Amino acid sequence: MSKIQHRSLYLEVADRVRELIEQGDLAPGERISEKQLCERFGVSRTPLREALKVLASEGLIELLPNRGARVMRLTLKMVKDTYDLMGALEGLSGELACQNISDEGIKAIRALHDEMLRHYRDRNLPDYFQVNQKIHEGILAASANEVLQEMYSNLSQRVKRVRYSKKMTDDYWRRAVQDHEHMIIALEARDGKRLGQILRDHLCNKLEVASLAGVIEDEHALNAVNA
Amino acid sequence: MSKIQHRSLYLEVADRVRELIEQGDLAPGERISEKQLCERFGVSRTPLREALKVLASEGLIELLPNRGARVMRLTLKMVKDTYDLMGALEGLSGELACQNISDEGIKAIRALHDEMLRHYRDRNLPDYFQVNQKIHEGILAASANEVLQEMYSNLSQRVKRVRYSKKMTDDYWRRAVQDHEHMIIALEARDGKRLGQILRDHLCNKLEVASLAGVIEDEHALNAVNA
DNA sequence: AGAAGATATTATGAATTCAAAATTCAACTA
DNA sequence: TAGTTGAATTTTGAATTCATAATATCTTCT
Repeated sequence: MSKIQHRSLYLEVADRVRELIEQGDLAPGERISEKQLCERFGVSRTPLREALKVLASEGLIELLPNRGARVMRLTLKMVKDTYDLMGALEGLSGELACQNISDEGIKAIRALHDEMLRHYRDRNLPDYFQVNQKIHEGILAASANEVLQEMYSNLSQRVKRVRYSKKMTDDYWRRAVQDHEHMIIALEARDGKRLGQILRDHLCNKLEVASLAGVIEDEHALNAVNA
Repeated sequence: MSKIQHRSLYLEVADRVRELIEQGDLAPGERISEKQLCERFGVSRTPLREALKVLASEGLIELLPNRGARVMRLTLKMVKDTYDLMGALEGLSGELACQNISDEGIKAIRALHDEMLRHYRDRNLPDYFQVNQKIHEGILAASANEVLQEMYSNLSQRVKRVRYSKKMTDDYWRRAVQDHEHMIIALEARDGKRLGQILRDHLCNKLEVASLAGVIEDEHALNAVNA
């Protein structure tokens, strides 16, 4: 026996639409045709529309009354604002993690840190990024604050689709690794205030924003399409 | 002519249900009858159910598959976690406000601060609280980060219904006012780091949590009802 | 030919209907 | 009498239908 509990259809649909947006199959600003998606998923309009309402409240799409839904357009300011917020949340996660993490948990993060350093020395950017992300996720999980995690996921989801252009300069990379050195020291000392401070200031976010300045349509392009 | 744009029905319904929850007309853990609410609002089940989905994604209610909706029960841990988060967001709002606020904006906050001090000297708790809240809202608005404001509103909404029991001791009150003195100094100096730090540590939140320990059902009571 | 208006078509908003799951309650058994 | 089974009722989940607003198309007139 496999699935006892069958998830609601609208949740399933919401997940699928999220994927489509993340993958770029639904382009920013693109109009979402209810009928088309219904046929694609093989469901009626009712659960689809429920899913769209949820996605709208998550900030992934926008619902224009009587004029359908469209994938939320990301402006540079929106992304900046979101990253500022994510920085603040990471800062909090660091403070809380120091209070709640077990010694084993610290060791696990340390292991990830060392692995990340190896990838840095090998100039293996993809693996570096992956392990880097695992470290941040690990600290977030160690915070033991589910509301925080939920909110961080939501923010992360919103900007996920612009997270590709990683033109990491050598200087930036060096400084990011340096930040991480300080982070692990603070974590092992369980110095929450300090870890929080480092995470808030961690240039990773600012770096990404900087590198995004080119790829995101600015307000002018936005208005042109909306008109 | 009055209303050009007629808001969607589900948004209207969601607002009404939010009110009911906030006012306590729908008790925590209470089962929400679709039919009952439909009759109450004079709408069909479709927009009501859409509204419920949105409220669930906001964390105000929970949807149990095939078993309807119930008002989210607040555990002490949830409220603590939420307040920690709100503290972090306020901290960020302080940092950003120092960067973005106009001189007039600072003057306006200063005026509120002075008014708050008067209420403190008069031991006028209700007005003190109201002006206090205006100050925090003012800083939040000055942050010029809409994502932040949206997220803060959502968190605030979640815990709004337990924000009544204000047993402010004289000592706590004195220290809260002291915090505010430091806040206004940091703001007028546009010292973002410092204002952020103060807001994060501001004991107002911790105080409220402490005073709530009694009024919220703990996990045991919760389990008893859920069983 | 091009613009303005009228009509047709399509898409959205909301109510209703149908199906399936959960709950209630009465009858039956031990 | 307590517990269990099973039909009847209620409630939820999802599809369909109906109404209305938006869009596209087609005239018609200048």
